[in-house]
Amino acid sequence: MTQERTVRRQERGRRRIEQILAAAADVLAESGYEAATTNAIAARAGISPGSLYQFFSNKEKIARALAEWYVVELGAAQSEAFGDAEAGAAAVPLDETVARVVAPLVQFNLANRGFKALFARADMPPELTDAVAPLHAVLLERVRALLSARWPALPGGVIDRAAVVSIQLVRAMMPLIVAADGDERDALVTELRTVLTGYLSSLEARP
Amino acid sequence: MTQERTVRRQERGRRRIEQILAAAADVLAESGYEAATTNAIAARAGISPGSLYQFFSNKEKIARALAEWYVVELGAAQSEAFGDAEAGAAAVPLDETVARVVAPLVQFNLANRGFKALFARADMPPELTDAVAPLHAVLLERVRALLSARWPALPGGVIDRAAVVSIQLVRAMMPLIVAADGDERDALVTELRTVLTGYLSSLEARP
Amino acid sequence: MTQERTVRRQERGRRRIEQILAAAADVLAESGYEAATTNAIAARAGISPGSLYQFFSNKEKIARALAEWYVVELGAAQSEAFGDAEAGAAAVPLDETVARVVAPLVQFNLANRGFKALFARADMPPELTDAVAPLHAVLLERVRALLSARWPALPGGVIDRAAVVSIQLVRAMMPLIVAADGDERDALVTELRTVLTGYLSSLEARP
Amino acid sequence: MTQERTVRRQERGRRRIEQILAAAADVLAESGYEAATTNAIAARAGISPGSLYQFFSNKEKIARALAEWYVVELGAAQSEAFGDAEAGAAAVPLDETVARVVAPLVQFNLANRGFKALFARADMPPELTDAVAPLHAVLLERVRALLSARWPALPGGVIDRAAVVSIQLVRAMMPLIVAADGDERDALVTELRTVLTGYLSSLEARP
DNA sequence: CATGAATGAGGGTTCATTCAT
DNA sequence: GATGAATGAACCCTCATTCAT
Repeated sequence: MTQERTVRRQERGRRRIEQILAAAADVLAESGYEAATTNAIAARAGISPGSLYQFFSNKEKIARALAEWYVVELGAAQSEAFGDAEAGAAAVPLDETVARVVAPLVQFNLANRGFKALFARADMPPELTDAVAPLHAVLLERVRALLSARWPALPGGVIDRAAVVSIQLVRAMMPLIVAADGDERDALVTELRTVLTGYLSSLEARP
Repeated sequence: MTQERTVRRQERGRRRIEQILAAAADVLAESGYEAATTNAIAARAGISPGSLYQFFSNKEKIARALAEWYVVELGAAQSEAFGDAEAGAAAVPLDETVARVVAPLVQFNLANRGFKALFARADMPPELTDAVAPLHAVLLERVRALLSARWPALPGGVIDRAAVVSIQLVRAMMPLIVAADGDERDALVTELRTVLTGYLSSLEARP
Repeated sequence: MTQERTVRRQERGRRRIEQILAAAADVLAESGYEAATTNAIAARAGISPGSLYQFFSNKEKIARALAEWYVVELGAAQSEAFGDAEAGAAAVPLDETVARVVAPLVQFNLANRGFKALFARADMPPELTDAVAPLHAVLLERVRALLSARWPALPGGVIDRAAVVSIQLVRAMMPLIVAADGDERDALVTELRTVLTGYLSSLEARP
Repeated sequence: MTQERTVRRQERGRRRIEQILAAAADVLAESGYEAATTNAIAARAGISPGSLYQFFSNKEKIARALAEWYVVELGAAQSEAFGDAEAGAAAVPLDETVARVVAPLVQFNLANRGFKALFARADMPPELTDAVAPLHAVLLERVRALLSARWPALPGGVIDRAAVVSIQLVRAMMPLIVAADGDERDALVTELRTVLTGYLSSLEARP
């Protein structure tokens, strides 16, 4: 009985957290990190400021939790793409691998408009940099794995740099893609694929 | 006499403005746009907040003026690069053109650390977007001219999109380049050239 | 059956209350009255904030109950000291009476570190003044009884004032004594005895 | 001209600071340190919250400044009392020395009702302890000097302890004295003198 | 009776901007 | 023009207290 209640409570707690994170994502999408107020997030979540702070001890923690939530969601969205890519490795042509990676990323960004407020920023306040560091680390590792599976002969330094650069390229293009729509959006996605394919194909010719 | 005084005044005014813009660039470089306070800018410029507001009616105007100042400075830094590029057009190989354009851009970013706070951001508060719109427009026009000089047969839409994408790519890579140093920086500059060359060379094959 | 349950409940209730008061004493000792949060007290007591409010309708009531609890405990600690003192009256030398009163007081303060947060304060918020008023009253009455037993000829006003002053002197010294340790503490206790003896002996010479 | 303005400005600044400190003293006297809000202090001073923070970077700094101001004022109020006491040393009877020291102290406390909120507290939040530490140090030193002038043969440890105890006794009695009025106040002042004289006279008999 | 999430007024503090000097 | 104190709305966060479960 107590257990049942505990479970229900945790259920509710989890829902609340998701509620808050969803609200935070909305507000971040609209205002960006520094302009997003905790009161606005609470209001959007339909709760009081005090309630928000029962779950997150400060604004940074919200960003951190949202970033972690994105890690999970993005992981789910990408699993098959990366799975195939790593497995198929050299068998699959580069442009197809790129397409398989890019497509879910675009879908993800379209579905999660708050994502870019955390991720697609070159210039962040230090606390936000901290908050997003795990997200960056995860993505970097994923890309690194993919690249070194395809070009096992390349030195680590080259792979690392290529991973960083690739992520940065995606980061740069995504706001454009999300902001556009219809054919223009498709066209920009194509450009992104072209950019990545062009860049990564250059890795083949490296010493 | 009155004229003379007016001139002296304007002279002094211009100096003040440059003083303020230099201070703003410093502070923006250190803190980013939203964390930069007008008081900090005034202090850095060695003047009082009140004086600052005698020249700029609000924070956005400072950013706007700085962006415009960057337009001019960047124009000077790039004139020969673009001039040559446009002139030489097809004669010069693509990678060389890219190199000629990228080099002064990198130099400029290294010399003007505040630039990225205005330019290299995907996610901006609306007022800042407004403030840097002219800067974007100028750069866009410059790149568009260069591209259509080289590929006069391409439809305007393609050129436009390619210009936007190119700028975005540079924007994405620049913070990485500026943050790195020594060999790593050089390597990243090379990557940027590779990215751009790879991407732009794809334009040749377009319908 | 119902009775039995009622008894058990009351039993449990009393335990809960003691639990809470002990927790409150701890927290008060560490943080002082205004910095002590009801949530902290509940947490220390191992219960939820809601439960705490089932026993005490607000923060002040906790302080009040704790003060009352201290009245009882202190009474027990002092019973023999005062009992003897009143009985023996003039027979016992003043400094010995003082010593007999001071010793258990010191013990009590050492054993109940939260006591001084309620008692040894000259400057209290009004609600706290109210809360500890009964404690003050009881102590005052006790001292008054002792003094008038020893100097029955003195007018009531003088006795009253002497009682107030004596209490205040103890109140002032106690934090010093509690904060010190080892020889220094003993020395300070001696000073307190000296102070009290010196002061009270002056009563003998009064009209 | 500029100088003149600077002087006027500094004049005004000093006045503002005094204004704020006076307001702070009022509010502290009424509410105590933790209940005193910076907004209330600002309002009482007739200025905006922002203005207050132009002079004091946080609440603690206000307390600190007020404590320092009290050091100065108290010093002025006591100078002749202590001057005489130290000079006359053994020549002046103890009770007269005590009277000369106590009188201005009482006057000071009556004239500065906020003083006790900073000084006459045994139980302080750490920040407040820090803020008043210099005040304590100064008073302690003053009393120590007086005592060792009168009893030069006493070991330092005894003097130190006697100084601490004396201050504590005054601290304890002062709220009583301030709260009383008329004859009762006078009577309490007499009691304080009796207490101090009694206590200090015990120093004569020490090894 | 227990729980702990929910509340919301209010606290300290900041900062873009204004204004008296 | 220059100064810098003045402003006040708004921010992040806290905590005594309440309430649904």
